[in-house]
Amino acid sequence: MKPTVHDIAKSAGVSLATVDRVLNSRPGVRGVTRAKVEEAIVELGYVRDLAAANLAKGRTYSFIFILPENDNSFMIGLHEEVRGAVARSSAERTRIRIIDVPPFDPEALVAALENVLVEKPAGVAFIAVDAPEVRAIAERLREAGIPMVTLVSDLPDSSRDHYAGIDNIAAGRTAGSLMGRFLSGRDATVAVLAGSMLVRDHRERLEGFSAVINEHYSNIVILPVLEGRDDPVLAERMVADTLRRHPDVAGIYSLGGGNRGLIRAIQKADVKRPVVIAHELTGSTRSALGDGVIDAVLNQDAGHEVRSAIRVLKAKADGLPVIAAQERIRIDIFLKDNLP
Amino acid sequence: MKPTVHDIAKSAGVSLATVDRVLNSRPGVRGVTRAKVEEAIVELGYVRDLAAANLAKGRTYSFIFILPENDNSFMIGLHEEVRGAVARSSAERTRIRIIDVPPFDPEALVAALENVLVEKPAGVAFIAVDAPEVRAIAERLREAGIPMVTLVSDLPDSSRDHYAGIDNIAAGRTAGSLMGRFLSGRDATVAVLAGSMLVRDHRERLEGFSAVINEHYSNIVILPVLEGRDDPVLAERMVADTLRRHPDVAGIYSLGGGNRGLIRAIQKADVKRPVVIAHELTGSTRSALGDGVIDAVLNQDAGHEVRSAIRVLKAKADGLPVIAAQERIRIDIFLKDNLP
DNA sequence: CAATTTTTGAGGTACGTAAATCAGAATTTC
DNA sequence: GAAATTCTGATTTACGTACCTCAAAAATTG
Repeated sequence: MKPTVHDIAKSAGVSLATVDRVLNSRPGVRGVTRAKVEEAIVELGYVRDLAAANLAKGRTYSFIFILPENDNSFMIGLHEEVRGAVARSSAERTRIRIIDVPPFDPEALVAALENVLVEKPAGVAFIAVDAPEVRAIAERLREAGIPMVTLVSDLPDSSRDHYAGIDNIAAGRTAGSLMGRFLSGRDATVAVLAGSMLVRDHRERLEGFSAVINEHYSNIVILPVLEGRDDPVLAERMVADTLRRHPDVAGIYSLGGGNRGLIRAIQKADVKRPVVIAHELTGSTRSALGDGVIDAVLNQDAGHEVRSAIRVLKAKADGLPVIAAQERIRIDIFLKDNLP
Repeated sequence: MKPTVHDIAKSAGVSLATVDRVLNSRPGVRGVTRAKVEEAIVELGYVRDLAAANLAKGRTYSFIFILPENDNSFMIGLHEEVRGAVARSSAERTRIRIIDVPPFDPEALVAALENVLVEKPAGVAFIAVDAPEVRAIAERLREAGIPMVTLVSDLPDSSRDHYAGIDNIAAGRTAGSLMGRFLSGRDATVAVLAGSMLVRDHRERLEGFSAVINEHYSNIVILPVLEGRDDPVLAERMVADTLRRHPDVAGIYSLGGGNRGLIRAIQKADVKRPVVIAHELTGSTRSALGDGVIDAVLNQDAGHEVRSAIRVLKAKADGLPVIAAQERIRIDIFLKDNLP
């Protein structure tokens, strides 16, 4: 039978009240007595029954998710997943509030986080914008003891407790590796379509991609990066333009958004189909995979990221350890033949 | 505020006892009254507080995991993961017992399941052996109302509630697709190393692999399957033999165990390195990936499978729905450049 | 309509913990 | 050594549900 507070009280020869004081680090216990109780806790291997504790406290974890009001498929999907979690949250003693902010806007994010500082929720998750002022407010949140998880885009070397997202350097390396293999040793020119080099995840993907190409596939030349601002129209124009000027382009790595434009540009262009590797499995990339326009899609599962963020926030709020292996977000690789 | 049983009683104009009778389908409630209560439940959107209910019941979920006493790395890892879950289980109101059985032995599995039928745990997970007698006992377990999850290897068209494992046909297709791309259109001969064609997952992987090769890569010839019985020594001999007799082998798909033998055979052979795709990320496949002996590893995460199985068993035991997207076990694709 | 059966209400205890009060004991301070 | 202060114990209530008992009310039966 699992030991309870009563067993500890008996074993330590103290009253229930004292055990409670020790357990919840309330004042009014002498050092010796505290030691006695702590010894009994270790001795009996007591672990607090969280369910009972939460019941007694009438506790509900209240979390805040700060999400950019982005209109690309991935962010829409992410929103959806968070809303799904909100719907399930009442059953899990959790209340999740969503705050929408303009995308790529450090000030807006900081303002939202200031707000969090006032509300003092049990935890906060946000998609980091890599800026010093964001780091600063993160530090203040940490001082206030509010658990923090970055989602999708990280804020390294900051006070965040956890990052729920993929390793973008590894993703870029994987893309590079696949590109190299798919092009199978031929001399080739490869174009890279990004959203913006101001965004950390895009920078990191490019970094990983370039590293692998330079290390292992010196026969491949990477053209200057096209910054399509995740905009399908702009992306289409840029890709079409590139294909016109470099009809020998044998591969395209699309590491950001705007894939609809990319796909259209390739379909319209009068060239041999290049090897195309893109990110995020959406309706358009999925059908492009099926049609053979895209050869591989690297994906991060927004649902996993959201659920992982919530699990981690809960654990942090309870001071519990996190199962690292469970929370590592994977880079899914989809080919035509393993679409789910 | 979340509605409680008290709110329902008040709203339906009945006593707490009656609400309790309805909720726990105890006898002694007239149809009209029951309807009134049920209406109030829907109206207020009442959901039973599982934590409080379990506390009141003093309930602990007791699950049984039936695992084969296999000595390959994957099964050893799986065992480890289950033991990890056992260690954490006390904190989660869960008690997990492991029953070891000889591998690939339908009778032993049936005997273990008979035992389960007697013990009546809250759920059981097992690695299916695809045999009629296993289906029969599964049916009896279902009749006894014991939730059942198959792990790693499925028992399709049976009474199991859920399968916690990868889609092996899709895995085979993925391997076929990668093989085709990596061989990049050349005429080529490919060897396949399996454990045993008697095991369902191996059959399915081969099926998927062959299908993609035949559909899309008609320039590739697949040699007759080598059945290495997941034994490194036997596998090494068979692969070495094949490489001697077919020096033109350009690719090898290893869809089962015995990869240590495969790796040794390739390293010793005096041929051009073939494209090698293998399953399960273990110490040896990992270093072979690093050394360039293996080109891609398809992996299923045993930890995910075990945790998913437990989550599903818990949900089934509570009659709760399962988040399908969360429980889909992914096929991880590892290349040299995205090793975790 | 009386006797019987079924349904319902009222109330309590329990699960394991949190949090509070109040009285009494031990310790410290002057 | 008395007063003030700090600890500690005993006890209670609460969280939301389960499960039990006993009595009262209602419905059904003859």
